[in-house]
Amino acid sequence: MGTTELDQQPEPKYRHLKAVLSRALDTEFSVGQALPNERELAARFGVARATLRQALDQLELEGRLQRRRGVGTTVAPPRVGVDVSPRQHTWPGAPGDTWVAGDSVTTAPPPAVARALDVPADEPVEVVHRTLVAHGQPVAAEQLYIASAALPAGGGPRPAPGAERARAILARLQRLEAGGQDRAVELGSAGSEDARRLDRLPGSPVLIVTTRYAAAGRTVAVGVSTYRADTCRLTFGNQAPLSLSAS
Amino acid sequence: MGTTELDQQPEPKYRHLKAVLSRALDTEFSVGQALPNERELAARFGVARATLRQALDQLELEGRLQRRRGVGTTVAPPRVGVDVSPRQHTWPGAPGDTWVAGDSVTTAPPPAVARALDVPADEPVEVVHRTLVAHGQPVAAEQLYIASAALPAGGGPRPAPGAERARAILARLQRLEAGGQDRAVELGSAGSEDARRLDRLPGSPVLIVTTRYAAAGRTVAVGVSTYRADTCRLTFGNQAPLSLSAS
DNA sequence: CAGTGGTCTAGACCACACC
DNA sequence: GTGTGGTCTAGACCACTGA
Repeated sequence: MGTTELDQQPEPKYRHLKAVLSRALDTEFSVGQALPNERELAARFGVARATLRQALDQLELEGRLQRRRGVGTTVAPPRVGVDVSPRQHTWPGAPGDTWVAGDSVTTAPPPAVARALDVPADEPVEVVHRTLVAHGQPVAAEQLYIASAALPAGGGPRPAPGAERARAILARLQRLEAGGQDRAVELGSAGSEDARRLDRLPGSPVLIVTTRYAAAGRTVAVGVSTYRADTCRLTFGNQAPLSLSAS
Repeated sequence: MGTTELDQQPEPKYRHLKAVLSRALDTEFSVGQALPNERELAARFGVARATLRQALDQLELEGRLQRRRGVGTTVAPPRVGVDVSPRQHTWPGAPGDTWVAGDSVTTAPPPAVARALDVPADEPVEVVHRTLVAHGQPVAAEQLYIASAALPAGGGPRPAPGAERARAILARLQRLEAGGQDRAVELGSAGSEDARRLDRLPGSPVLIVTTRYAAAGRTVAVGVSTYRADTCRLTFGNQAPLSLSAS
């Protein structure tokens, strides 16, 4: 086995192309370096541009390439390890949390979130938008849904919707006794809103992390975090393990 | 906000198409039901087949559709929740582990794995192949790399490579005192070998879980598990949280 | 065999970044 | 402006499944 590759049926062109490009990226290019443009590459390999793009699409999915409309294609740096460990006894916004609160509104959550929070489907809840930045690039966008009823009363007057109010809500959350979390990770594609915040096109592949926060045996908050799948590796545990790619 | 969508620039056709199809899937189709074929759908919406396929590609990425060559396109069931929680004090193959050992060989690991195991790049290590099945479908394929030196000596004679030997190696592993794990999750595309084992085409999106197993302060094993991204939701924690999609 | 999704072509125009 | 990647078309043929 290994790369013995003695296929009976011929390998599709784009797959062969991908293998060739992949090897070239390892040996002849360095991180950040620009590739020739797609028309040039397609001509060089004697294939239609659509076929070349099929190969590039997969390399981008694997985090090997970075493409930007109007700019070009460059060799991507290794993925950033982002810690997603459960810290069982802290709330979002606790000291050490590196997310940046961006905005806050109260609105009716998506049905699945309403179910998890055990509130009626049309009941408005607190929503806090946050962003995570690593190496100067946005890597994740999050919506935190918090059942209004579970939130301890605020101290002063209620700020108007906005970043200040977002921080106020997180501050109130800290006063609750944390009761555990659980998480799930799945693949999705960025909606237009998340795409904008992540500086990607809509439909880009993202890793969606769903976190349930409990207190007093009840789910009081749900976080839906959307990570750029091309640039992120989600880590669980003390250290950052090795980075690997498929093939 | 929400679906207010008052874009200045017109939405691409495939994106509008995706939204229309997505709504239709929710309201007019049930799980397992077959969609009209691609030529028919393209004609019905008045677009080229390639454009329709762009929309179907994303819906498949989000786990809403299942396409099989020669058969057709059907509405996919909700994703299966697969537990990937760190059980800090057990080895792979411990009682309760539902993976099925398939084969075992000794060979030189990929460079990244060799580094993690702290063995020379060309040093052969034990490799155990395993498969995880849920609801009758294979959902993950795994390679477990185990440093030969760290493994306690076996009892009887060494079996020839194969499933029996795989089980024997895992049994020897249980005698070590477990020293912790850490994990990472990232997006990849299935290599031809994994694709075959997962009953998918090469290049299909997969979630790659990398696990480092430690004992006595040293990394003794590395697991690389490849989960079907279309059918799996990876869960961390006691319960299975809600399932969500992007947008 | 007929019907399905997968691959591929050779064009075209559009949206965007940068000069 | 020019040059890039993103979208789109209207075909064609291939690989596969199942009757």
